[in-house]
Amino acid sequence: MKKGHQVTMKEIAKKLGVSVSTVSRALKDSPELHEETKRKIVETAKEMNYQPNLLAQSLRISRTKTLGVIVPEITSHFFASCISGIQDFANKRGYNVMICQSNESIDQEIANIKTLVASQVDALMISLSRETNHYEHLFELYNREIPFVLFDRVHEDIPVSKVTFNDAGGAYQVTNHLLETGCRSIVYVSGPEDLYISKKRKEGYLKALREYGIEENPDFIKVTDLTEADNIRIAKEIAAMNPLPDGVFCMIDPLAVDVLTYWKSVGIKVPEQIALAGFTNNPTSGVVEPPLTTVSQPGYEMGKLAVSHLLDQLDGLVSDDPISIVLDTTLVPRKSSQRSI
Amino acid sequence: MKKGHQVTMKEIAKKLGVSVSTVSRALKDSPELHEETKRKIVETAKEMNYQPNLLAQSLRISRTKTLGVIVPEITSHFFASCISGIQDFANKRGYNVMICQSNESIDQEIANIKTLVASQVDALMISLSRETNHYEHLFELYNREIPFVLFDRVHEDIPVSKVTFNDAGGAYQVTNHLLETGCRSIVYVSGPEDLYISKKRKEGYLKALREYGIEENPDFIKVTDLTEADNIRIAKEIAAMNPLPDGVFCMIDPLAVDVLTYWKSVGIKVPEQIALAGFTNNPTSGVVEPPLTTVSQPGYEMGKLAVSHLLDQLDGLVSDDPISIVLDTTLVPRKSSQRSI
DNA sequence: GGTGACCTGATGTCCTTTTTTCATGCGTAC
DNA sequence: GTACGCATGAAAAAAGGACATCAGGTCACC
Repeated sequence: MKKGHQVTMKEIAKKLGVSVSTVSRALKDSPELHEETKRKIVETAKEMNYQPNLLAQSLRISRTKTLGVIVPEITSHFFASCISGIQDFANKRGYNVMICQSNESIDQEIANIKTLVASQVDALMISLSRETNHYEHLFELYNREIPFVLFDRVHEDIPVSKVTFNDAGGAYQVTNHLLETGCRSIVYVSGPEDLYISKKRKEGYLKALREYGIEENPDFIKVTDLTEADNIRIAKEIAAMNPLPDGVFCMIDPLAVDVLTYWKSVGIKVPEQIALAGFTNNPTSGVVEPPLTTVSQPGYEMGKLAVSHLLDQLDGLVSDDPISIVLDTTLVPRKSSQRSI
Repeated sequence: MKKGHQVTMKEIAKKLGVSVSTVSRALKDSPELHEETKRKIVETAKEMNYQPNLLAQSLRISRTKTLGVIVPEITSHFFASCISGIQDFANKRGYNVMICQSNESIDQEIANIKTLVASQVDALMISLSRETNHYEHLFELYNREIPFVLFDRVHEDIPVSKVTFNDAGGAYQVTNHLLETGCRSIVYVSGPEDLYISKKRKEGYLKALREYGIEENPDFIKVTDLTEADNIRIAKEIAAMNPLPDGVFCMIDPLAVDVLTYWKSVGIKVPEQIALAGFTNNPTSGVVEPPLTTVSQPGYEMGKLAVSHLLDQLDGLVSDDPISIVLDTTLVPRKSSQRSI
């Protein structure tokens, strides 16, 4: 399949018998050109459907006006929202966006970075994969002075700007909510422990317990790799606990939904026997039965803030010094935690 | 913020005191170069962390190895799946992907096309916005010989390859299923009537009715603009019908979920009073109460097929003649249509 | 000495944009 | 009337990076 030919300045110049530079000046509306010549050139350009070759332009000014975005997976509603926010606000400022997904693999993440850098993106926005437990590729990026920001799944030691949710705060909110509804033995189901959000949410969970004078119980902290099979394993494990805990806080909604679905299939009643809560407020969470108590994380907002800050830095509107933007979450209490005390 | 400097062939050449072409040949592992020189150059390149500038390369060969994708919205699980499939298989063949969303607006769609074309993407993959009811921008693309394919939301008159689901077939399956479970007065809730999928699914609905000897009843065809408010308006309208219909087929899952949610709030029982079915098999549909009967559309597969065919055309592996790829759907019967006859 | 093999350098191309240089014309001053 | 200077418009050149092609140079062997 051959690609349609693109009209270049050269052709316009040839057609009108002027030099390429004259054409350039005319299109740039330079004052040092005869009005008549200018008019004629602009007209011809339009006639020939001339579109400047952004590639050549970018090569010259060595800016592509393109951002690279790496997310663990696009099909996650949360990341899709982030991308949506990034898109909208990048476009508003004249930037395009190239999106890659790491599929939760660090190798893929590294490969993505390489590709995007080779494509000369002006900057990167990265949310780390689940697997990412070493950070050389990010430090290299930093050393090569390629601007980037981290969002949601960040690593704190890297001296770049980060946009995160107040994950500890959200987990505190939700644990506290469970405590207030009367729960006293609350299980925390964590994702992979290397994950930034796993750690932070655990912090919030423990803090809430401490404030209620409840001692940390290692048996009450479960870890899943977030695959459906492993989530169900945990659901079984909890169902087999004797006595049953009276509350379960799952690190993330899909995990909570898997657990809930399994429990329903074996007749465990939520919230009567166990109160359940998740995190993120996925669209699914509002429609399961019972609707899931969770914490809302506006992904669109996060994308918007992250990209806006990054572009501010690129355009020199704000200092290059790394900052940390922390977004607040909101508790969304629903039926899954509604216990009659 | 200044961008880190990229090592070029020039610098390698300068450092080693050879010419740029020698460096080029060494990196291309050309046989017409002294082994020792080659080794040294490759080594130095690696040392200096040389990365070829894809921009310059693209300018030269006038291929960017980048595809442009336009979807109505990224946050839709279905389109996210398509993108995921496109990504994975484009990457496999050495292509990058630039994604834009039209936000269901034709103006945005036109703007996206313009941006992507200016960025010199090698080809486009487009799923039309809800609003798109004229097609000049697509014909222009065609006339400019810029390769593109349409997927899911297509327009039949454009002579390019299209990848769709057997929408009529899926709607037939689901309507037929409702008929088999005993429904006789079945309402079809359609999206905007310009939409390709609205039309096709209506076709299937009518065909199934015809085969059961049931006459088409215009009162049984409702149209929503797919906003939540309008969906609820339809839900109310159906709830007010006297007698109630015994089955409702909603053109798309989120619509069905909106309807279901409203009905639950006013005490209409599904499936006892009305059997309900959707289309697409969103993740949400499996977890609502009752779980929603629907038709599964593998978006990942669609993305994969669409991008593979497009790249086959680009690479000259298959003819440029437009073809139509139609994917089959699978009925997913769930409780929402389970009536005791 | 001539021819071929082998290696390497220079040049041009892709396209746009910016800078420099050149040419023309007009006006003023000698 | 001629010469010089200045203003203006337009062409030429360069830069940006990769790479193909052509041309040149060196060595060895016949």
